[in-house]
Amino acid sequence: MTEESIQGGQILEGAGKPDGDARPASTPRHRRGRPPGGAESSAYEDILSAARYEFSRNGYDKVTMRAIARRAGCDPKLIHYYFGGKDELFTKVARSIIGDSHLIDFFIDQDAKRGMKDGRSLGTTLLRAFLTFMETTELGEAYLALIRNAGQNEHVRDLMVALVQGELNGDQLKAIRTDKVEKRMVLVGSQLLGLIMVRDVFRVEPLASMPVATVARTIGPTLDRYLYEKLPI
Amino acid sequence: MTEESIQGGQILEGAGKPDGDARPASTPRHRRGRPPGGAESSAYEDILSAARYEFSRNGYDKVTMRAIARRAGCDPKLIHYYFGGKDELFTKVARSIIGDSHLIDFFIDQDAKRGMKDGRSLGTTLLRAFLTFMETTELGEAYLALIRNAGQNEHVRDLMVALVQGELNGDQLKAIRTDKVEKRMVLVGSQLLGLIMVRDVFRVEPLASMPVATVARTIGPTLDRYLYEKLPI
DNA sequence: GCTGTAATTCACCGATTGAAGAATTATGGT
DNA sequence: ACCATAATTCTTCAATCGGTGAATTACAGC
Repeated sequence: MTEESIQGGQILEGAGKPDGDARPASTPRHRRGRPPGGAESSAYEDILSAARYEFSRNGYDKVTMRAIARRAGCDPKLIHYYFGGKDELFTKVARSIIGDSHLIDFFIDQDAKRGMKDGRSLGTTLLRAFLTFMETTELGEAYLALIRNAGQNEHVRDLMVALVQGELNGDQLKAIRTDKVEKRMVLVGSQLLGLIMVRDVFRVEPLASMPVATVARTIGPTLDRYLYEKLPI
Repeated sequence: MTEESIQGGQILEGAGKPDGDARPASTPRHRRGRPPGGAESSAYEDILSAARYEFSRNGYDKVTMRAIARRAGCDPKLIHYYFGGKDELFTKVARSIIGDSHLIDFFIDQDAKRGMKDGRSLGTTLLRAFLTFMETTELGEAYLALIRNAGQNEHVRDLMVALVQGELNGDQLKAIRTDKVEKRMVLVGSQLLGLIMVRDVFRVEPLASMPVATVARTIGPTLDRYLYEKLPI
């Protein structure tokens, strides 16, 4: 149940790393020892992107090492060879997802331009960008996966907390022009997270089918208040 | 890893059903056939509450039938005997959790009193009640578990959607004194869910340690707006 | 007292999983 | 040429899982 069966062949191409094919697929790939071909033909990257793909779509528990290996087109043992156990692999993948993010930079950028914008408020602009990012980019999908996992997997939970607290508490926070930044950011995070859960994880109507712009205009003022208005905290 | 090992004996009493001990524990419980004692000594209830306890704390996937049986103090086969497979058991448990809820009634009750309240707004009052409910009652804990699971388990997700949409869309909705009730309720739900996630699932500071009253006063106005102010939807 | 049925445990099964050992093949440095 | 080592697969293990068939015991109706 819930299985979906990935089934040997044809595993929707174009999911993993952007470059078309890492291996010509002409080599039978079924020979014992080290494969011929230049140095940088290692399966390391294949495994990493296969793992990212699998974890992103199926969470932590449901993903098997064998499935990752199948997608990477290699033997399961290779995963243990390069990374350690499943935990270590997952941690590596999750960190890479978080590490790739430029969402915060984007936010700060928008914040700097505050005031000299058109009709839209910062909250609205932020929401628009956030939703677009989450729903259209590959990285956004990966984030969605992290969120899906966070409830059950402690590794993910810690990473999420680190993302919201740690990664956000650096010099970046000082750049945001408001007071009590940590508290305000957590409030913003709570609304963003809730929105994403209801809209993209649970897919509750009518929010799920609502255009991004409408959602942004509706919820934007909430973020504005969390960010810049006087709060009783 | 992440195992916790429930380990044979002493499994923190007082978790399942409220009545102290369903079985004297004097009977060795290790005999083959039907146990002696009056008719209503069946393990049915034991299993149900054990399952609720396990599912609430460990989600769906991580919980094994064997663990439930261990906690219920019976053989795993009995679970299959009374309920069918794991799915059926879980569905039964989840439905019972949702069925027990009176949160919506409470909300409507508060809504009816709107206007003739003291200083606090409805949003603030609602939040105060919601947080208290979630963080202090046994049922609230069960809900938290459902939320934790919702990201990964389709059964739970469907139940959550049913809860937010189905259970909420009945006659109850008509009792709420505002327009576009469905849309407004989903917005409220998004903020409530996000708050619960950040505060009680991820436990992100400073929200996690913030007193309920402070949180309510801070986020309450958001709910007020979602409920009663004019929205661009 | 006999008997059908409800309640319970025991002993397994097949599948799957993460992991480790050993074998095999190519590469690169000397 | 030679050899350490990197890269890869094959085989296998021990554990665990959900689930099933059959045995065992008590109760309830006759």
